[in-house]
Amino acid sequence: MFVSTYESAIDAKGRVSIPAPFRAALGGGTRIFLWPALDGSGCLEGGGEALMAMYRATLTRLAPQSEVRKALVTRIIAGSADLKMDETGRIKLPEDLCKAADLTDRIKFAGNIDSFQIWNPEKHAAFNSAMATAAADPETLAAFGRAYSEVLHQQGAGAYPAPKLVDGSEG
Amino acid sequence: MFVSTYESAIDAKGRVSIPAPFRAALGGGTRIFLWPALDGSGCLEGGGEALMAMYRATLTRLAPQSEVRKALVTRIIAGSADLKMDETGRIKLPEDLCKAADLTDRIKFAGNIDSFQIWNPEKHAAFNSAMATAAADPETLAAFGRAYSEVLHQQGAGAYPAPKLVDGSEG
DNA sequence: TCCTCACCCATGATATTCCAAATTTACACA
DNA sequence: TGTGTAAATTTGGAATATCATGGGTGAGGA
Repeated sequence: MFVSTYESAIDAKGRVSIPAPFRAALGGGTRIFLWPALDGSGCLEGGGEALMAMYRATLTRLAPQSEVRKALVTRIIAGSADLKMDETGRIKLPEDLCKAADLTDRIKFAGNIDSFQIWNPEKHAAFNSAMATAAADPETLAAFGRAYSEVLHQQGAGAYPAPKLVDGSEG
Repeated sequence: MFVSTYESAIDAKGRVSIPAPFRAALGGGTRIFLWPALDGSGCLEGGGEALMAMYRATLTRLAPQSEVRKALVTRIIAGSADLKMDETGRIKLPEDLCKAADLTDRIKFAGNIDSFQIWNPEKHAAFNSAMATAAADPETLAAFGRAYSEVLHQQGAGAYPAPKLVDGSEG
C-alpha cells in the first residue's frame, strides 16, 4: 500500500528517485506506469504492474466499443508512460507528463492506497488544504463512519472482542 | 499488453518502425495484422498472431452465414493486411490503409491493451482531447470505480488482508 | 528494363546501465 | 540522552547498449 507523502528532486536528466517506501510497495517490480489523473486535478497518477493488471481486468470488463471504455482505455492505457526503474530506484519522467502536471525541479509523491500521485509542490499544498477542509465537513465524516461500520459488520462480530463491561482485573 | 503511445516516422520507402515496447508486447513474433478500425474512428487497428488467434476463435463462434459474422469476417479478416517485420522491427504500410487512415509522414502508435492503434497525429490529438473530456465526466469515473470494485471483490476477500483491529497477541 | 521488395549495414540520437560520491537514516553503545 | 559507526538512500556523471532511421544491394516480378 502506498502511504504517506515524500518530496523528491528532478535532476538535470529528468530523473527522479522513487521514495524507498514506495519501491517496497511496488513489491520488487521495476516497471512503473504514469498517467495524468483522470479527474483533471493536475497531478500524475502511477502504480506498478499489480495496479495495471487490476486496471486491465477492470477495463476489459466494460462493454467493448462503449464510450466509457474507449475513454478510459485512451486515458489510462494509451495515455500512460511505461517506465522502468534503474538499479538505484530512479525513473525518467517523460517531458509531456512533466508539462501536463507542471513539474519542474521538485515534486511530491503522495500515497493513494493502490496507486500514488505525483504533484507540483505548490499545487499539492493547495490540494491538501482543500482536502483538509472537505474532510472536516460533517457530511464527509458521517459518510466515512457509515462505510467503516459496514466494513466492520461485513467482517463479522469477531472484529472487536466482546467488551467486558465489569471487570475487576485490569492488567 | 500494448501500453502507452509512441510516435514514429514513415520513411521514403513507406516503412515504419514498430516501437520497441510494442515489439516486446508481440512476444517475439514478426507477423503483424492491420485493418481500419471497425468503429469508423479513422485509425488503423493492429495486433500480432496472438490477437488474430483470439479473433479467429471469436469469429468461428458466431453462427455461420449470419450477417454479423459475415460483416466482421469481411472487415477484420478480409480487410486486414498481413505484414512481416524486418530484422530492425519495421513494416511497410500498404497504400490503401495509409489512405484510409490519412497517414502521411508521421504516425502515432497508441496502446489498446490486446491491440494497438495507428493514428494520424492530428486526428489522434483530437480524439485524445475528446476522450479526456469523456473520461473526466463523473459518470465515467463512477462506472470505472464500480467496475474496479467488482474486480476487487471477485478476487475474493484476500485482495485486501482482513485487518485485525484488536489482536490479543502483540509481538 | 523498371520497379518493388526483402535483406543488409551504417549512424546519430536516445535511453539504459554502471560506477562513485554525498547525504540521510538507522542502530549500537556509552 | 548524546555520539559514533554502519547501512541505506539519494544524487551526479560517464560508459555502454539499444533504438529509430537512412541508405545500399540484389532477386524476382511486372
